[in-house]
Amino acid sequence: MYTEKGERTRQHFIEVSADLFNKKGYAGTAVSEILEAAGYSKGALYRTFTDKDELSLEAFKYNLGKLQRGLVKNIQSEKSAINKLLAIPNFYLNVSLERFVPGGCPILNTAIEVDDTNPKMNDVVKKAFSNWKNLILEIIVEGQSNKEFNQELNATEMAFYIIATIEGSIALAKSFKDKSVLNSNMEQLKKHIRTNT
Amino acid sequence: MYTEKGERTRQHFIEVSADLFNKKGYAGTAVSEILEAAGYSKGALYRTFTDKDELSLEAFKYNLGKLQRGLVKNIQSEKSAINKLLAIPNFYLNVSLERFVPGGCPILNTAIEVDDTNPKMNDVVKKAFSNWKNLILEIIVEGQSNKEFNQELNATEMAFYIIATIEGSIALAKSFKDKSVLNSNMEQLKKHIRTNT
DNA sequence: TTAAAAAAAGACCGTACGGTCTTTAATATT
DNA sequence: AATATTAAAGACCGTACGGTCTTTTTTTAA
Repeated sequence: MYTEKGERTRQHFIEVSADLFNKKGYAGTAVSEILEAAGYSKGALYRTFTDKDELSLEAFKYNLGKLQRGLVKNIQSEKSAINKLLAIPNFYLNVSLERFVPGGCPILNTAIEVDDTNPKMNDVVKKAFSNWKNLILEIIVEGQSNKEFNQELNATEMAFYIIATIEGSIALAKSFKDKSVLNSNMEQLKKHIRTNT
Repeated sequence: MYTEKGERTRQHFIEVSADLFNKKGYAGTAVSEILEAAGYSKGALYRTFTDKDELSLEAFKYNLGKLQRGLVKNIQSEKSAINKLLAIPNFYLNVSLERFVPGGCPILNTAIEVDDTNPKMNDVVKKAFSNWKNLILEIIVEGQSNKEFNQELNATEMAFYIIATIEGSIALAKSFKDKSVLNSNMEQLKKHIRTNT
């Protein structure tokens, strides 16, 4: 099919379009823009991608992977369950969001765009949210068997609450272009986590 | 310029497009779709709207107004500051979101679409968020002069936290098409409000 | 009832879109 | 070095987009 060179070009398209898609949306990003940003012509793009949808999906996966690796790395550097849990808001507190995914959280961005129009893409988004929820779930369950956490705590509910608050905070901070909103919300979320685990 | 009939048609376009825009996005909604849904032709639309952007703005304002009126009504039926504050998550807990704004929260939906591409529309979104923040702010300040609330509480930070958590929760619930996520998050938010005011 | 004004229709226009296909250039393979 | 294969270019295509403009219909005023 194709060799290393072709693979590199394909990857380049994914990385370049991932940035554009996350900033401007899938419908809002024209193929011509991607070509220009990537420095290639149509022949190069459509040789390895069947259509814009395939590229959209790969770009989403790329953004998601980058985010997940950053988050997991932050969690794994902690030992206690409570510190692992707090590592999640801390990730958004410390690390520049722009470095990881310029344009905001790709899961939320994609969710908003596709939830009423694109069932296939929405399934991918749901899976991304679910994986994140499970990541948090495992930490909480670990903390409960440790006797570190309250046994009565509903782990799933807490997981979704953490995710929702983070997502909303990123969106708000992006709209105001003011990171301090994100910071103070993450501090409050940490307080909520501490007093409810 | 134009009479009651023209005004009614104009309003009809706003209401019909408000629904479509909030579900499919501004870029994702074609003028032809709006015409079909409204049951009019181009002549009717472009007689009173200069372009799609003007309609987008009016549609956003329409959705926003509907939401605000519902929320304010819910708040005003309470007397104490704490109950007024809790009336906000309660609004999303009790009332069917679909009845007010099908397609999710128009502020968040618009924020996500425009934050990196449309400065003018983002300003409108920022104003909407700010107004909401101020609404919450006034309740908290009232509660603080009442001695109902803790004097040390940072009202602005609490306001943004409430907004962010609500927005994230709506988005999550929409993606999963499961209202229970929204419900349990609103309950947790109420707990957070109670223990931090 | 007729003249004026307002409302709506829809043919039309230029453009930009996603996608195809043939041609050319670069790179492996022998 | 010759040949086969892969990569990339870009002309081309049909379509759908937002928007304009003239014409027709409906409503209002005299």
